Amino acid sequence: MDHVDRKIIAELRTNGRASYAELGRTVGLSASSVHERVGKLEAAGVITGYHAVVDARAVGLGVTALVGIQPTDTASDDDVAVALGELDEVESCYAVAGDEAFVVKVRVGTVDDLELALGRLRRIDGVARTHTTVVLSTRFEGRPNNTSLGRPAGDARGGVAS
Amino acid sequence: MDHVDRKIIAELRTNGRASYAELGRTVGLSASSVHERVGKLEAAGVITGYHAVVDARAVGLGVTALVGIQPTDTASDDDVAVALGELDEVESCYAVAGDEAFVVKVRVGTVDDLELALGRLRRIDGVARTHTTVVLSTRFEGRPNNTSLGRPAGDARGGVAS
DNA sequence: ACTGAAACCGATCCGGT
DNA sequence: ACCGGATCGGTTTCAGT
Repeated sequence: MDHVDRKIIAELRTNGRASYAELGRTVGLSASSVHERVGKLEAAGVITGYHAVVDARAVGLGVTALVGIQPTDTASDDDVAVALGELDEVESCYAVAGDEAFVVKVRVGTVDDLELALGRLRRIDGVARTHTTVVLSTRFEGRPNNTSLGRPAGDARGGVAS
Repeated sequence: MDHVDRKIIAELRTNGRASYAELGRTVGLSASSVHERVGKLEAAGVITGYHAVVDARAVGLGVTALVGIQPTDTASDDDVAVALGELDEVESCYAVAGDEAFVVKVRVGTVDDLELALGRLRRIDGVARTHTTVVLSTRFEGRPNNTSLGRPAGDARGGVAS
């Protein structure tokens, strides 16, 4: 993971469909070299996938809520997490510090759907209480943080070697 | 926005680098037709972009926190949102209902960086108080919700026509 | 680890239906 | 709206450095 890899990653984070030729031009390498590097980054689990970003309202998902989940005393966190993952409405799931075990992001079409989704959440074994915060507007979301790009080569903390 | 468009969108959400030829095979159309449809979806703002997803730890961003932001009485929400957007550490920003004005997702390298980031948040004009929830583990994130794909053609709520 | 050539395949344009 | 052909450019492989 050197400076060039980071530049490639930064580019692919903002334009996930950039061609290898294009990437090669921005980093000053041949397309084949970039192809090789990207393959290694994918294999190493640094790049985990590519996704199209879709306007949620345009696909009928105009209502977003953040839901804190208080567990029962007897619950296994892992079981609860798995159950949360089985609900299609739950887009993201974070285990958190504090008196709630999880915070999940729920996305649905209408407030009626939200009511249904919350009902399903509460019916999960191990869920004692939920605390819902309705999102009024998404100002921005999933923005790439490029802080790490300025750092010297070996300074990535936390694992996943190349 | 018909059934085929939704199928294309679903495919691109899970594989943002799928070729038009590939997409054509999965929906039963020629590559040129798919090319045309995707172009229209992009132009209509249904597809807003393509992003590589990166393992946060691998790029030196192993610490995530959710921060609720209480505004001062005199603050303009829009000004605060803009200021939040100027901080690189703030990955997402939601205006929410409740006694907090915003919930933001912050991603940094270390707890030291988190302390610095929270300091910067509090120094924003219009921010009275912050309430931080540290993420212990991300169970899953940004999962595509496919509820809308089962719906009949004209049933997408909330706007953005084709 | 990178390059450049070469074969292959997909993207993109366009005329026709 | 879709197709199919033609062309152009990118992807992918590989031998060479």
